[in-house]
Amino acid sequence: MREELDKIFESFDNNYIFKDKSVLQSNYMPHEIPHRSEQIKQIASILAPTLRGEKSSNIFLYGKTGTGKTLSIHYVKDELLRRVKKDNDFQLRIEYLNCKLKKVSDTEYRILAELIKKLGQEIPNTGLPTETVYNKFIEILDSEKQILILILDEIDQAVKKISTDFLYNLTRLNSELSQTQICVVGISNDLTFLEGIDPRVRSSLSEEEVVFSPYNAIQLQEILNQRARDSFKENAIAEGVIAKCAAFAAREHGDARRALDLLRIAGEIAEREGSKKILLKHIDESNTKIEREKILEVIKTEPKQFQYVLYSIIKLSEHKEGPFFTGDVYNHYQELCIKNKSEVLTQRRVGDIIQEFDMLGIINVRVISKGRGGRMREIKLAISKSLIEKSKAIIEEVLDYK
DNA sequence: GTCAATTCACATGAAAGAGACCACGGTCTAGTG
DNA sequence: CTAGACCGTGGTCTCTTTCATGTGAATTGACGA
Repeated sequence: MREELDKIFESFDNNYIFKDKSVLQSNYMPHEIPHRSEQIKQIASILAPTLRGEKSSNIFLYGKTGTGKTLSIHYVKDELLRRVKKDNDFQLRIEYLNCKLKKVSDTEYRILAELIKKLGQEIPNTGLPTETVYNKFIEILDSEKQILILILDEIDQAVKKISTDFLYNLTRLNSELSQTQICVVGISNDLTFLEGIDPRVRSSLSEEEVVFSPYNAIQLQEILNQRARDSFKENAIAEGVIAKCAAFAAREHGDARRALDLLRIAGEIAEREGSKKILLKHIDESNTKIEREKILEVIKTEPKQFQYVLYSIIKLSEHKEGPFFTGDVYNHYQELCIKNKSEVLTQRRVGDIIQEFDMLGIINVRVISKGRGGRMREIKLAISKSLIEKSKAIIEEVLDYK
């Protein structure tokens, strides 16, 4: 045992690959952000008045995941904070909040609670009327003269779950504050997000808009090269590896984060193998590994009822050729629950669960109509055979089911 | 043969209930002077 | 007399159920040629 461990640690010790892995991690802040100078300039010029203590326009940032929105706004934020003068009679605060994080999740209450926490006060997770929390928030803000730039990342996620009232309140906040001024920076992945929103809110929230277009493969390559220089040792990357990474990510609507993950995981795989270089095959492995881990993690942490449903889907796909439908799944699910003496959810609920699996990318779902035969979802598993086996094993283990 | 009505098997929405968690404020108890 | 223990009330959260309404096309059936 010890010898094996020796081997492991030894190989880790003299690794040929990494110089500084953190450069590839998603929270790393590079000194330069390639291909985003336009957007950064735009944002900076909009927010510049805050340095003089004036309110700036609200901004809305659009762009798909991994197009550098978050990075850019953080960059501007740091630069602003660096330049703010100490002897001003106001304070400039910039708070960033990702609305999609689990703990923030999807209620107005939680978002406010999180904001209050950022401002340095505690609020219980539950138990208070929302209005109290609101008042407290306002009170804290107004306690001193300050300019607050509120960056709300993935705001579309939040609004989808909460009503748009939240945004409305947000835009109206300024009128309730006497000393403090707020400006909101909304970030959204969904390009059509503002369409379904009350025009009044829309116009006040998106006084300015900045669009982040996806990176193309060449730009991705440059980004990867830049990061790779700092994170890997010399000659640690084989020919064509970067290009392949970029190509993979470009296929996924130019997601730079994904490209970086790909490269990092590939590096880790190569390191573990004791390879001196990252080779093309490591990228492939990395790609499947990322998919795999993501899905398996989801499956593992899903609640019981979800697992029953997924298990039914897997079983059905084994026994049956071709697609199957909501009703099939529900019947199988019912039997499964009865067999396991578990309570049975209604069809309504199971339908929602199926839809959630679709959102997670584990299954593919299409609503079809069979004329008089009714209208239902056509369900297909969207993961590879080996992954299905693995998932099945996990569920059987969790459910203690043979 | 044609066209509108019907019908199936769910989808999709809205509202509300159950059970868990929690803060707040009032009341009770025990320890202190 | 006061600090801390202990309750009751009222609030939020998540997961579900209930009730209601919507939906796309195969099928039916009336109608006219």
